[in-house]
This record gives sequence, structure tokens and C-alpha cells, in this order.
Amino acid sequence: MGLVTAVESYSDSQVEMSKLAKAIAHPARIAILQLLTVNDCTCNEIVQQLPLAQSTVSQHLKELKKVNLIDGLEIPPRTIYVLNHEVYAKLQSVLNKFFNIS
Amino acid sequence: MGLVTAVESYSDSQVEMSKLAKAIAHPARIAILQLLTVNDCTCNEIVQQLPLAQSTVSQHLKELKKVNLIDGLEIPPRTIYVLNHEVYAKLQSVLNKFFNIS
DNA sequence: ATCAATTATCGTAATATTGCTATGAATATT
DNA sequence: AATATTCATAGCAATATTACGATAATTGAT
Repeated sequence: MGLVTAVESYSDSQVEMSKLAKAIAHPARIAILQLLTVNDCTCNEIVQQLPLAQSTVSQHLKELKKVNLIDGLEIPPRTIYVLNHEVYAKLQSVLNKFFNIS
Repeated sequence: MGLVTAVESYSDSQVEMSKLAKAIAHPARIAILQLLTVNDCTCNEIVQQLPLAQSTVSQHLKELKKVNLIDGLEIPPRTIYVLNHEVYAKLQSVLNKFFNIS
């Protein structure tokens, strides 16, 4: 990623925004979010919709969880993945704020 | 990135959106876009505002140009970088469309 | 008690990203 | 003509990302 000192010289909102952007910077993760927009899904249900191995999907879900765009309801042996509408809306508003400056 | 076959199984809009997201998935590139929102800038002017070497900034500019978020007006030995408001607005609308589905 | 189903994680490989220094190419200045 | 300015690119190193198969861990079913 780079030096720690470099990160410190960007504003919080710049760093936060770049992290959220990175979270949706892969078509699989966009596809996952779109699926979750329609229905809550287990990992397997997502695997069936994507051309990826289960472990890979699990990894992408982890990335989305890391920025709180989704939550995982653990009901073993399943985990039901759910959109975090709050953060989802926040990302929208952050992006809007950014683009409306122009 | 991965296999060519994998990319083909995502929709055009998913791929396009992920590419645009990737373009803004770094705080330096967000900072650059914000600078260009206020003023057209040469590479050097941007270098003076960021904690990065000239070559690194040049590379980030290249990334932004790749997705047409900015244009470079070459007036040697300078290049004046300018926001591409059209694509900028398009990214905004693409994101809005995406998020409003929820 | 076994076995199947589900998911997370580990280990690994291939590739991409990010950053730098050094350098080349083009133009302007002295 | 020599020098300075500006920018892009090449070359390189460190790290991150993306993908897979294999494997645990957990629960449900037989």
C-alpha cells in the first residue's frame, strides 16, 4: 500500500472514501451487492450466481464486511449476508457530496 | 487481475462501474480530482500539494485519464490537467442508479 | 456415531498496485 | 549552444489483490 506517513497526509474523508471505493472496485463485489439488494443470501447462494470458487466468494464477502457495507448473520452452519442499508446510504451520500462540489 | 473468462461473466455495467470505482480507490487520486474541481492544474502544481514524487503523481494522473475522468491538454513542456465533467457526471449518475435500486 | 452441508481460513501462485530514482524527450531561457 | 523546466516512462522493490484447492469447524440429518 505505501508508507504510513503518506496516509496521514490525506484527509479523513479522502481516506474513507478511497476505502469505500476500493470495496466496490471489483465486479464480483458489485454483483454481490446487487444480489443482496434483492435478497438476503447465504454464501452458497452467491457462489451459484458467480463464476468463482466458494473460498473466493467468502473472501469478497469479507472485504465488503470490512467496510460494513454488509453484515453477516451467523446461523451455523450458514451465514446469511445482509446489506447494511445505513452504510450503503452513507456511501451514496459521501459520493454525492464529492461529486456535487463540481 | 484474474482470468479473461471471468470478466466476461459480469455485465458491462458491473465491469464499468468497478473500473470507475478503482480509479477513485486511492486517496491521492481523490485529492487530485478535488484539486481539479477547483482549478485546472499542471502536474507540478499537483505535486506541490501532495506528499508524492513527480513520477508517482504522473502515474496517478495516467490512471485517471485511463477512465477519462480527466483530460490532459499538452502544451509542452507542460500538460494542463482538466476535469472531464461529462464523465465525472456520468460516474455520479452510474453510482446513483446503483444505489437507488435499494 | 457417521455423514453431508456450509462456511471460514490457510497456504500458495499469479498478477496488480504503489512508490521511488533515474532518465529521456520536448520546450523555453540565457 | 548550453542550461533549466516540465513531464512521461522505464526499471525496480515492496506490498496488496485475486484466485484456487485443501482443510478445519460447526451444525443437521441418517
